Amino acid sequence: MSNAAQCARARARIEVAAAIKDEARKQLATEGVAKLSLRAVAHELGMAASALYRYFPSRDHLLTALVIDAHNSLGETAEAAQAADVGPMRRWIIVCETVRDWALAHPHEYALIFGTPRPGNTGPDTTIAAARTGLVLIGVVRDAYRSRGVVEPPLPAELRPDAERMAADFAADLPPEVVSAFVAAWAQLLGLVGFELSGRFNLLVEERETFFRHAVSRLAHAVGLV
Amino acid sequence: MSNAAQCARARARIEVAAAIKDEARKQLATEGVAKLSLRAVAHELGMAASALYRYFPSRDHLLTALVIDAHNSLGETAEAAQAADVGPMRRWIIVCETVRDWALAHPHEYALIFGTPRPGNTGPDTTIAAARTGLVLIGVVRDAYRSRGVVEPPLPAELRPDAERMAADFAADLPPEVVSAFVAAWAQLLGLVGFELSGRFNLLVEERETFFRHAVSRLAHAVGLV
DNA sequence: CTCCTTCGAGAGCAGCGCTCTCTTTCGTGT
DNA sequence: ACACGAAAGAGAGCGCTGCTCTCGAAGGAG
Repeated sequence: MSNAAQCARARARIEVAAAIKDEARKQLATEGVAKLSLRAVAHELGMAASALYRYFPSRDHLLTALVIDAHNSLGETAEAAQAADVGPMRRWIIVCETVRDWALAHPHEYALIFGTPRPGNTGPDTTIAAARTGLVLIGVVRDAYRSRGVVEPPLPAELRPDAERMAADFAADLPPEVVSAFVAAWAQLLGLVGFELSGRFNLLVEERETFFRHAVSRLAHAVGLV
Repeated sequence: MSNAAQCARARARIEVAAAIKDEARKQLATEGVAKLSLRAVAHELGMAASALYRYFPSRDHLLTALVIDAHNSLGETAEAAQAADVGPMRRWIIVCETVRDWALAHPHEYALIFGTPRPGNTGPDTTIAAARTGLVLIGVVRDAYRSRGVVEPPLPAELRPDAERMAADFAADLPPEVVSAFVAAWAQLLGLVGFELSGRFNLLVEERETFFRHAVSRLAHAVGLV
């Protein structure tokens, strides 16, 4: 088979798959994941519903593809924001706000990746993409640590083995105290964003951006940033 | 109409509605909210699917009833735990752990009330029930404040109006600094629980209970508890 | 030019939420 | 005691869903 020809076929395939994902993303953004229907996507693309299964073996596989794309989209945004030429503390806040902004701009996609987990969506591809944004934040902490901008938070003895393993896994140059505190901070950051996205700040907090910035700045202190 | 007779009818109605909710809860616990089907519930109860609509006008109304029940169940559990005769700091941790334990015991119900919000589920009944558990925690903070066990956390000037309004709404006796910090802590607590429930601690944190206790104890400090 | 893989279309299945209609049940006012 | 009317259950059916199967039309590979 000719390489160019095969590339033509493969490219067409990739393009159609991308069009399906785009249309699915559009419906996801407007109606939410529950209302995303393969038939509607196919109809909007002018093709039979059954033809869709040539590209995604099931609705769940399509959703998984959207999950990975969403993780990468958020990750890319965070990576771009991380490049700001300011101190670690301000960069921590900037990246956190970027996560919040992305979530507010793509609420249904955020819910898809950080909301109620869909069973059986724990492939390795998903896991790698999911780590991307967290790695950006830990990069900020690393920079702070290198410039002596971190004081180690307390760590119960019982948590030290876990913390050392985590540090070895993805932040070998950071003290386990910081890595453990970071994981907690990451979970709490998602809690803040999810809270706002769920509308639980309605009638409660008006100045949500300031509230968020203040909260994540205290979170930075909890991780050890000064 | 005779009172006793009417009560008999009304009681039967309530009992059937409760049976429907119980069966729905059972299916919710085993299969998750997506797989909860009115037809299956009706079949399990030996009645026609259409008869179910005499009790709940739609699947969404049934889910809303389950949401309110779940909020009250969690709230009751928290209230019971809150009665422990120990200092505020330990009680804060105990209540937080109770929330976590309830979530681990009823993951799908927890996801139903604190996961991705289902659109149009913001009735006043829901809001009242949803506040119940939070009010338990704020009661702990109140006790701490009364026994001079609280140092006011920092509060940006821009957040003061919000904080004062929140304090006036549900904690008039507490300083706005504490109330504002509490709302953030509540969101972050749900973040920690949601993180564990989503399986994001897998291969990361082994000692989850200790990790959680340490995190919420630091959260208590962030609210001002000493 | 033929073969064989790939792709699209259509019919169809089982399930879903929900509505409508018909029948039965049962408490109530006369 | 009897007829009336509200309430409850049953069943058929509508339009939708994800998904499978089969068949015909392309389009590179030999």
